[in-house]
Amino acid sequence: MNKRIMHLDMDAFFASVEQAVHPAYKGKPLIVGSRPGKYNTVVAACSYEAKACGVTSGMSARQAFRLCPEAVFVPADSSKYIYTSDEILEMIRDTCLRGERASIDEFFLDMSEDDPARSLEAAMCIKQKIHQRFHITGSIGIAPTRVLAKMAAKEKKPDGLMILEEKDIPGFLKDKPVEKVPGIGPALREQLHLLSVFTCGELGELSLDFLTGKFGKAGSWLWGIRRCEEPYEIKYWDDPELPPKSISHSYTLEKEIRTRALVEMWIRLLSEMVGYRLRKDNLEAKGIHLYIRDNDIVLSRQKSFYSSTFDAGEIYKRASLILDSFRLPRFRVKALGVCASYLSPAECVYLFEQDKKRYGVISAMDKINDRFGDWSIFPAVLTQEASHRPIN
DNA sequence: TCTGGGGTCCTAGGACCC
DNA sequence: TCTGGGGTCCTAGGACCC
Repeated sequence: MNKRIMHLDMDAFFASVEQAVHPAYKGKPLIVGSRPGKYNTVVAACSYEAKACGVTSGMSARQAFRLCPEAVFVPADSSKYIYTSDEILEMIRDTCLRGERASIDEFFLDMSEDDPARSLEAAMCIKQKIHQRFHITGSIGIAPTRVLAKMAAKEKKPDGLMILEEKDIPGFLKDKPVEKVPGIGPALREQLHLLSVFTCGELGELSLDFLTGKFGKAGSWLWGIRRCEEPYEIKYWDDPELPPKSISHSYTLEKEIRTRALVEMWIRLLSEMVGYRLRKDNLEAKGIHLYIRDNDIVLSRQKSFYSSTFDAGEIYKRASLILDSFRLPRFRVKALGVCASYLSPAECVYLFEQDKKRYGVISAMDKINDRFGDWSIFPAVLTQEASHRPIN
């Protein structure tokens, strides 16, 4: 039996929340930037008034202002969006037993147990409740798979509702460009175009053997789109959330830095941020990944170590070892990032007495930062960076 | 004038062991 | 001393998502 999956996709989420909180922005083109400052940033979200000028998310803010000079700019304020997302989750989780939050502004609900009429009623009820509570809108798609439900929700944005019955699917997909399928990005699109496959209708004509021969695992996924085959079960709301697989922080600098000392200080700062997040989540990491970019090249290397750690000083030491292994002839760094991977629950095993003392200091610093705000206290080595540290 | 930040998953190739 | 095959782990890097 086919499933019935509902996808709730909030419309221009960050921008809509800002417009709801600041009514003065309503009806105006609004750009939410990924970080403060109009430049050297990209559009995290924009209102439908800005979209009308051609602004899209992911675009550089500079380009957005060329297209829409009158737009209002606000930096993203993630706490507001997380709060709203959490509240929406609470509102919808009674609708059915199985459901998942797919991202901050997207939810999947498995409505297979309900008949179509009840699913429609539930969808309308969810839209209405969200609008009443937050004065923002979401679009809903209902279809036999997640990918089709997502496409259905996109189809009628904003404030839309679309139900795709199995009989409607060939017609819905027939002329749809392949890149409209979530999961088909620029690389897959290009490869499909080389095979003269431009629409989902054309894609649906290809055999499973042909597609797996060309694309491997991705081939069987492509084949399953039109056939409503998706080897995935929506989890129960109450299933425990999976721990993250990696925690990273990266930063693009306003100006290139050209000395090893400065590069190291930035790595130290990013290591502090990663360590703090690890400790907050009660995790420790065995793998450290460092990446560095100048205007021409990206260097990226990952290494796994014998022991796990959540100590920023240790993360920094390990990242520095990787930096050494790059054997850079010169330092010209425009962006850099530190990532912790191979995560496991923190065990806090102290081999030496000085480790115990050190972890006591770290824990005290975390408590101060928790209470008085992030970065109320930080290692002295970072004083130079603290004045222009990245703000999330 | 390009291109921020935080993630996940997949694949390919090399090293190593049996 | 040379050779084959299979399995697993690690690392680099690509692709994609919001």
